[in-house]
Amino acid sequence: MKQDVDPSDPLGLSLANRMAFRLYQCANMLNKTGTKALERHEVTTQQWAILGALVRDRWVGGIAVRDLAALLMVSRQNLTGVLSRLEARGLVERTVDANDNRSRLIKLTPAGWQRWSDMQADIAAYYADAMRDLSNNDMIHMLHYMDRLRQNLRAVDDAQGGED
Amino acid sequence: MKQDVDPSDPLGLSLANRMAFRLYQCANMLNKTGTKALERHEVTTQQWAILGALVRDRWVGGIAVRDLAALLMVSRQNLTGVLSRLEARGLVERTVDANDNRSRLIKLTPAGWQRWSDMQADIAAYYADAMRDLSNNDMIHMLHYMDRLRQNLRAVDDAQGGED
DNA sequence: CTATTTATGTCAACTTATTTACGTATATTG
DNA sequence: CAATATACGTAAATAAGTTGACATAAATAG
Repeated sequence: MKQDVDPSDPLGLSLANRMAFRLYQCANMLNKTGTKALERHEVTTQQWAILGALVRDRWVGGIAVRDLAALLMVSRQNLTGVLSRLEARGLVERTVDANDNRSRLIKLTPAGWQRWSDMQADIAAYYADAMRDLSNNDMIHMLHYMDRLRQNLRAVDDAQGGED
Repeated sequence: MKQDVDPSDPLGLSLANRMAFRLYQCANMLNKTGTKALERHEVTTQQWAILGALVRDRWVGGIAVRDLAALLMVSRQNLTGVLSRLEARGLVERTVDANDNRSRLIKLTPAGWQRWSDMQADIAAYYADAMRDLSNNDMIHMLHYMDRLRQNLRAVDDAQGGED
């Protein structure tokens, strides 16, 4: 029987607070340790997430900044900065979208593809450590909860005015 | 039967990747929406976490920067910046630790206590939305997994050289 | 006791995240 | 068709996160 967090329920409030705090800690640590684990590739976790998106079949032909920002759930402005650094290092290219002069299609360069390939062994090793003692089933459960949370936060965001 | 992520197991790898990505998205969105929800109090989520730590009984007498950084799992350098902004706004004070001249004890000011009190209604309302459809039991399960993850990441961090 | 090592909080540089703003292009309206 | 509204990617400012570095204080070793 699912209930919303009841503002008058101290336990629910405490659990929500602990969850938010744990999320904060884990996200920061994932960023710190992940970036360190991939250090020899000179790719931060955020850049890694972008590379990971771009290798997907559906976006091999390129993806617009706006769409990539929506996928990552970050602002276009922030993405501009991250992409610029990736572009400066030759891992992604920006091409004008033939159908919309304002839009830029983001694609991996051959060097980007190679970098992604080079990273795989270290990625796997890192995840083995980061997810130690969490079974596939555990992760599936966790993903289920986090999906719920993500949907909630998206709804809150929309209610707050969304982007721009 | 718990198994580590097997580097040769595509499902495990995929799940781990999705988890990391979901964590990234949720943490960013939690920060964005939480900061917006508390906007009228002019307190970011990170500052909120610090205030939340300082109101606890065990730290009413003050906590050293190093200890607070360890609790939050952020670097001392970063914490210095956040604390400086909080101090500039009169919500925390730094006092020299009588037992160690190098150390600063961080405490809430009376204005900080008042701010914390003022925030409570908006915090509860925000959590009600953010945790919608997640029962107390769901959250307890999720905390269990995230604790496991946090411990893993701390171990990885230590193995990578830890702080400094 | 002195010399050396370690610890404390902060500074500087860089990356990432948000918001506000804007020039330019595209879509919509009348 | 022209006027208006909206969309696109990027610039600027601010907050938060990391690493490397450092002046000063405290702990440790000989």
